[in-house]
Amino acid sequence: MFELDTRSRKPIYEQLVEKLKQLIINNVLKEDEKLPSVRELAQQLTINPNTIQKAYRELESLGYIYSLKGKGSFVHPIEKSDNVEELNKVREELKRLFAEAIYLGMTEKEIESLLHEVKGGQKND
Amino acid sequence: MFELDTRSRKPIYEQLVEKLKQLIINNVLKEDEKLPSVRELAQQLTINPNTIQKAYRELESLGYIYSLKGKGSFVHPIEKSDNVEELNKVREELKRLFAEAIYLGMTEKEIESLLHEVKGGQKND
Amino acid sequence: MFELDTRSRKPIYEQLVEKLKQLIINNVLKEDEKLPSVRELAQQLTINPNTIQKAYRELESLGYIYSLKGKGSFVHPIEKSDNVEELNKVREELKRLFAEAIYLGMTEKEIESLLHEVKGGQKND
Amino acid sequence: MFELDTRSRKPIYEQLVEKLKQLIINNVLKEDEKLPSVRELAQQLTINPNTIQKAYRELESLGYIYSLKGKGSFVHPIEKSDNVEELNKVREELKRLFAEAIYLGMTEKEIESLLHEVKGGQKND
DNA sequence: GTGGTCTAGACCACA
DNA sequence: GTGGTCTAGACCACT
Repeated sequence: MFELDTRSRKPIYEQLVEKLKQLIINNVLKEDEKLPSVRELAQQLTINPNTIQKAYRELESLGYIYSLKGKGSFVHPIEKSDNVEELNKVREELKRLFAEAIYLGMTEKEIESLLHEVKGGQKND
Repeated sequence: MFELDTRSRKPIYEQLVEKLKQLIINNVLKEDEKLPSVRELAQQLTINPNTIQKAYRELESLGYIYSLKGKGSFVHPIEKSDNVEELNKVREELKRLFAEAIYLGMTEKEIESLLHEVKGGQKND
Repeated sequence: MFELDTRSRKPIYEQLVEKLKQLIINNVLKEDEKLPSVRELAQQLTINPNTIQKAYRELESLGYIYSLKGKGSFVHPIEKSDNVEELNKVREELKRLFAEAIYLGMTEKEIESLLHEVKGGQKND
Repeated sequence: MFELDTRSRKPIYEQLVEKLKQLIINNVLKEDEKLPSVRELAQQLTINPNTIQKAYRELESLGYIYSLKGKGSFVHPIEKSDNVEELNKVREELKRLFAEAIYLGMTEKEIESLLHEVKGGQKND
């Protein structure tokens, strides 16, 4: 399910956060769907449960999931999160990337077509 | 010349790389222009020369500058670099960010207007 | 009657306590009015009766309701309760919150207008 | 320096977060002042360093402190944080508390005088 | 010496 | 069974 690079300088839990974010964003994990339990995922990835916890915690504070004692962790429906801070981060990063892309020779058209491509592929059901 | 945030959790050398990249991208540092020497910049920013060195090395491997032994570091003319690797990285990152932005509620229009804004501000010689 | 957020990390019984407190505070549940029976409410909210029980016990110890064996639970008339303990708690919490609000940049005016807003909305019979 | 209740249902790290928040809000710990190191505080409180870490992490993500590898943790200057999420939380809690205070018999005047008292005592140097 | 990550293993609260 | 907390102890990266 995941490919984690235990040798990377990037902490495992951050890699996990990224991967899970992608799954949520791309609607592979749907609203209110249950994520694998901490222990389950830990065993599956042969990683310490605490590390999974840390990732889940981070995802919760970022507004991507919610966790219930005794029940599990679930994908947070977007409408309710309305995450201003995350949005600002994304805006800044977009500006930085646009400048870089243009510098490297990409045209506005190319960038826009990339956007449409992504937009089309996004599963919105 | 620079504003380095010694408070940021980001390593200083990474901040330097980013700042210098920005200067090159925005054409403040022009093609083949000489960058400040390591020692000079180190003194100016009251930072360890090793840190500057590390940043320059990083920029070189990214294709933004080239170094000549005993002469210094210079801005890499973009036509000559034609950095396919970097371009692919940027494309992938753009796709990732677009998906995230859309997920967080940004519309295509918003994203495009952000692009035009950046494009407009870019200094193209 | 209630909207309980089963997704919230807050225990359900605590949510119940809060909601019932609100109803009492806003005079929706009047002095000496009978609260729904534990079983009744449990069925209505499809929640374990023990959870309701726990909430009622909490409300009783906070001085908001009183229970009569075999008869049910009732709203405690406020004049009779004269809950000094609760008042002191609230005063302390207000002081803490005021300091925090000011620290985060709220002005006295903002805070006061928030107070008037709440005061206006309060149903005082 | 701190009084921690290891028996409380409230996690130690949360108690720590609260205490440190208070110290920062009340300007006992000033802008950019260094907090005790993780290990130092751990030893002082006879608590595991990981628990302190967790508290510091939380404080960082709340915008109250910033941490630098190899240097330490420091109080985040307020102007830069501009913490929207925290502010919204505080506003909601204020509304809740105001309603409760009024119900328990406090007058607007009392509440306002409490506010002025706090405002006056806040150290703004 | 500092913060940060990770593991192993125990225990608690909630359902 | 679930998430959550805590400890003990090891190791890493950055100053």
